[in-house]
Amino acid sequence: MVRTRFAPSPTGFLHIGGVRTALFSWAYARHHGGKFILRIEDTDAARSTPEAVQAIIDGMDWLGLEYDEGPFYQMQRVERYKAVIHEMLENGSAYYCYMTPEELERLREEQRAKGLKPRYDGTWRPEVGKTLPAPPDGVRPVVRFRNPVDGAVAWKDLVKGYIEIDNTELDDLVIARADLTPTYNFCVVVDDWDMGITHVIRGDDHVNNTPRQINILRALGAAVPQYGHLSMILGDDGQKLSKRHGAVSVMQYDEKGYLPEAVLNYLARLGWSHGDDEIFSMAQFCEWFDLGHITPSAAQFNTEKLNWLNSHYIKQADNSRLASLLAKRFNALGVSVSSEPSLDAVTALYKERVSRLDELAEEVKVFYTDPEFSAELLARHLTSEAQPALETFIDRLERLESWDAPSINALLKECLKIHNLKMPKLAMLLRLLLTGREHTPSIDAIIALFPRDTAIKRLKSAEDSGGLSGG
RNA sequence: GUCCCCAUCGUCUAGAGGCCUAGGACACAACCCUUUCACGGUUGGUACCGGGGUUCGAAUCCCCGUGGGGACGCCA
Repeated sequence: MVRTRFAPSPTGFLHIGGVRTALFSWAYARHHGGKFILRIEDTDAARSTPEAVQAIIDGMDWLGLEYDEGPFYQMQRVERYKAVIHEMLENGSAYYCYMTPEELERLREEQRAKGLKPRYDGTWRPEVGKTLPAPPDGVRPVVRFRNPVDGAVAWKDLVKGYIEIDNTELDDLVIARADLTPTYNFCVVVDDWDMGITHVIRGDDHVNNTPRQINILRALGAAVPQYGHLSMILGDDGQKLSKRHGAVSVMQYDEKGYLPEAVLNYLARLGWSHGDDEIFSMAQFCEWFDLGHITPSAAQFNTEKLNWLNSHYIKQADNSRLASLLAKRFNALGVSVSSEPSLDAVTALYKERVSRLDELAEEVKVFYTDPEFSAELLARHLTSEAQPALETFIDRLERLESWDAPSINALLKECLKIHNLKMPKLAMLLRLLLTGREHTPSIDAIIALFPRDTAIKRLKSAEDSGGLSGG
């Protein structure tokens, strides 16, 4: 049984890199009919917040990345960690270290100065035949893991292939702080063990932690899971994403008007491929996703492509779904939506033209609020030849028998013929008067959407502004 | 500094020694469609980091170099 997990630390929002890791982990479990577990790594009490926990859960929720177990909180498992540490102290795979942070810092300085990799020198590490210094007064010790000194740790990384790291590169890491709280690398190991994790799929930045974790796992006599390290996602500008540069909460994609399926599809394709397939459902993705075609190199985020995918999914989406999403936006904007035209109908006409919901809302808004446009713009389209055509059009529109696009279109052509005009001459003017914009879907469809009195009222607004009657 | 990882169009990628005069997608350009703008359709340009090997044959395998990234916490 495959068991994977997503283990974020709740120290900020859930960003796109985290989501991608979660997605791959989730998909791998789904592909193999296994379990996907959510674990909150909140042992850093100072930086973890309940808001961040909620943000993670909200993000997973929005995307539909359902977890089968959890969320588990590490802070609720400290008794277990302490028990394991106690055992390790007993059996000699861990020991107390009385070196103070200041001493440690000094040691690291010296090593760096010599061009060495900074690491703990094993002062307090017990060895056969070695006499340990006497524990100093007033220093509360940390607990260190007794890392093997010989040989190497190797694993076949699911995405990067064979990786081997010499044990001499590793030092005895702290597994419990002076205040007795366990540290990250240790909690991960105990959790992955206890939760029966078979495949650890996580970010690239953990490759260096892997040999340490494997060593602890072995000291514990626990099974070593398989590891797959995903390369990082770079920002649109090729720079590393960070809180102060480019990284945003996944929920901001919702606010911007991206559909979750678009974000998911985009992310799935970032660092993974299935031949030339670009557009696919999550069901399809889970069926395909086997960890086999993951790109080991970092991938740059490309908003343009996300936009393209989003526009695709908007076109695919049900009008009613889009309409209710739109209604929520209008609500937040304080725009009241009248019953005519229905949001469904307007959405149907406009969804082909936008790539985000915020754009859609912006376009559609004109049906529910009075259009605004400049006098210059009006002057440009309210030409002396268009003016009489407009009058004829309004006059006949008021008496038009059936209020639908084909009839309106016929009327439009009739007026053009009478006044010997080309379509754009009149259509552009109507567009502007009705929507305040020069670019809209075809004008007959637009007019048909409006209630007749609203359409007439807006078309007559040219008179009010003084253009038609000539004063 | 030390260790680890990575390297195909601007971007995401296909490519597991011959199918590659390197394919797809986004973006870009041109044309078509057209009632404006989009959508859609057609076409086009642009890439195997460099150098050595191995091989009849290398984008693919090996080595070196270069460039980029990551890690080196009583953070996660």
